Amino acid sequence: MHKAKKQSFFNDVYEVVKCIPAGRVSTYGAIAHYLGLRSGARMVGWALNHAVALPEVPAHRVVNCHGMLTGKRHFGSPDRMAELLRQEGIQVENDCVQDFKNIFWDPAKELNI
DNA sequence: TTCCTGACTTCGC
DNA sequence: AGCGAAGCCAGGA
Repeated sequence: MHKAKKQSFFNDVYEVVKCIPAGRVSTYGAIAHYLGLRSGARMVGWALNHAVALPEVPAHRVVNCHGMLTGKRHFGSPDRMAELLRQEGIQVENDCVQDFKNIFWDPAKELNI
């Protein structure tokens, strides 16, 4: 594997995440699947770990397949992620996105690039 | 190099 | 329906 490929993977993840509209959320698995990885969900999370420093990448809009805020502990403050989501009109209760199925944003369906 | 870990998902019981 | 175990890929020790 070459660095260029990894870099491309990072960039692809960022591009997809940047396309997530405010008020909607996506999942690691959906993004990984969209990028062609079989089970690269963990890699997406790993890539987003480097994206917290990038203000243009709304990493807080990415949750796990159950709509839970598993990445909240990487946002500096434990409740930072939930607050960011609430500011966008998303209801968060007990680290879990409410009405997740309804606000779920699937790049494979709603994005065509 | 081998082993362990992690912002995950899926299958089996 | 809910929980535990296995599978997955990349990086760090």
